[in-house]
Amino acid sequence: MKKILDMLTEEMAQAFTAAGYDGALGRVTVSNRPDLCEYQCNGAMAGAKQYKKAPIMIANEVAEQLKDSKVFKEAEAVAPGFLNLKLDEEFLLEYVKGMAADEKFGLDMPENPKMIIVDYGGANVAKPLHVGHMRSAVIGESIKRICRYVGHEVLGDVHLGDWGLQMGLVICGVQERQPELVYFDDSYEGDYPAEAPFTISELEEIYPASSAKSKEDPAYKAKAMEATCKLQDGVRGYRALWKHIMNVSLADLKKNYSSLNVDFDLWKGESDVHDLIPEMVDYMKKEGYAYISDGALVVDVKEETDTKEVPPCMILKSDGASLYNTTDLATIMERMRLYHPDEMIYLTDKRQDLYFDQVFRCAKKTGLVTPDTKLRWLGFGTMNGKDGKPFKTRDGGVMRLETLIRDTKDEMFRKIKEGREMSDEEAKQVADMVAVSALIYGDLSNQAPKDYVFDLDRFTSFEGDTGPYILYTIVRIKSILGKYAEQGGDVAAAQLCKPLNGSEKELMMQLTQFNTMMPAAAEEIAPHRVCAYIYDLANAFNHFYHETKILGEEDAEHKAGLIALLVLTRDVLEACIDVLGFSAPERM
RNA sequence: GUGUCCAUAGCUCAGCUGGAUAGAGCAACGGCCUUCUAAGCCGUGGGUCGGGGGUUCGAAUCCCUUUGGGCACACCA
Repeated sequence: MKKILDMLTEEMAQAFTAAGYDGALGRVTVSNRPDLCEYQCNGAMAGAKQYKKAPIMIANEVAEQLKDSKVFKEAEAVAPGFLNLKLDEEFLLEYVKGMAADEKFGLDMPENPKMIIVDYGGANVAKPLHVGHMRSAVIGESIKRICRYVGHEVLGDVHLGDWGLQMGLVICGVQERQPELVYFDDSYEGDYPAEAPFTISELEEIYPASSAKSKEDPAYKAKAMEATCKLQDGVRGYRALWKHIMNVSLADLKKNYSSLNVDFDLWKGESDVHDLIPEMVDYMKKEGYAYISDGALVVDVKEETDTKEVPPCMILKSDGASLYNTTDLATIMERMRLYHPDEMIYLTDKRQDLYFDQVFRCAKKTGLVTPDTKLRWLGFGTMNGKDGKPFKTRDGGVMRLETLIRDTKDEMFRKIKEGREMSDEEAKQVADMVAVSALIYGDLSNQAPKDYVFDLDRFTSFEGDTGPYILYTIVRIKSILGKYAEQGGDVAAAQLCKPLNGSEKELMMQLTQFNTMMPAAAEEIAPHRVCAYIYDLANAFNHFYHETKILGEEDAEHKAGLIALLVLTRDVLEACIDVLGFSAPERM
């Protein structure tokens, strides 16, 4: 289906042409003065200079052409040259009917769907997730879903940090505690135990302790580096132990991510490209891209148009070891081979701006990707506490993601029991859903690149521009539809009809923005546009709800029309919260 | 120092790529539940869009400048 604004613009362009002006002036936008009109066109003012004519005169001539329009009920020229427009209800009804009949509410699928990989930026194995991980998880999940919704093929890759020094540190930490384990016996030749020698909680203690020790004790650090090398060189016992670390850690990661409805198609990590690195390095050397500078192997990525100093992209450290750049570039190479993506989207915190600039330039320059492969980086801001500084626990420590989620769910459960008659079991279930919506919406409704203030009280307050408000609106709709069915109405058979009052028309017009908003959100990789849209839509609905008796409507045909409008509103809202990554309960 | 991002109501944030009187939500105040979920709706007060120039018929939005802040500037990730 065509976007409604495009249809309005076409109608307007014809009027401009008919009046003897350039049709390109006829761009129609949603009104920013809803008290005056529904849509507007400012083309007369833009064209005033070109035609050396007062804008109001042009506007008048154009308005004259629209007198018999089947699209605009009203087209009024207003000083200094605005064209104020009101939509014909019959036209609007036909448009909304088209939406309702379409699985994706009038959203056209792309002619050439893209293959996109979303890289969530790599949580480290063996370290608990903290609040900072919520952003990449939640934003990435939403981007993945949005891109899928608009018709692209998308793979989400968790891209774990599972291969660096931290693994050596964990291995040494385990050895400190249990030196007798067979993994450390070089002469051992049998099978290794299937059971991990530690639990997740032990693992989470081991890393920080080991990391702290390595900072004080150079000999210990050297040992950890050696362990890292042995692991990477494939020493059996170390690999076996590494597998245990991965399994235990991954189970925990999955649990935490899934409580935020986040899932990955690919559970890849740095370790997966270890074997590709020599090949990539050889290639870069052979083709003359890489050279030695201060002992390190680097690729120049400066460009003539640069206004800043862009340091070369480092491929190998001076000791020959690989680093973040190495695995990221090798990962790009691997992805091109396995999935042939048209686009890769990276999510990390925004401090890595320059780093990704270097890596992307290097990948392009060395031909790891084709020239038309789009590499995008979305840097997100920090989640701060009420004091404006990075979010901490009361005693100043790092807040674990698990704790944050649990606290939010507990608080929500308390509030639900306080204000509703509900069994503990149902209240628990509802609280979990509402809490997740509060967290996700609270994060996504802010523009990703900006820092934002996380305020548990505000996010769980159920008031204003929040996830719970959106859910509440949906639940309200469901409740009415349920009652209609109880009274013998056939919800599925209800047919839309012409809007009778202002808020009903307003709601319909808000619905028509769906197929404009969603592709824009995908193109701009901006989940907050979806949030802004559903907030407007929920407002339009609630306003309509208070003005309109739905079940009390006496005209059966119009009543069915209202029901059909409710169904469409519910479906659009649910499609939107689904791409944001949460869902609504039946009642709350 | 170089580069980059940001600054909008007391607080938290929008502002759809240059349009009319800059919008929401909290917080404050005042209304609305014998009627479809009051986690809602309606209303009131609150602003030199950090400052100063410029471009334009028209600027929160574009350009320059200035102030204040965040961040980054090869062997961490």
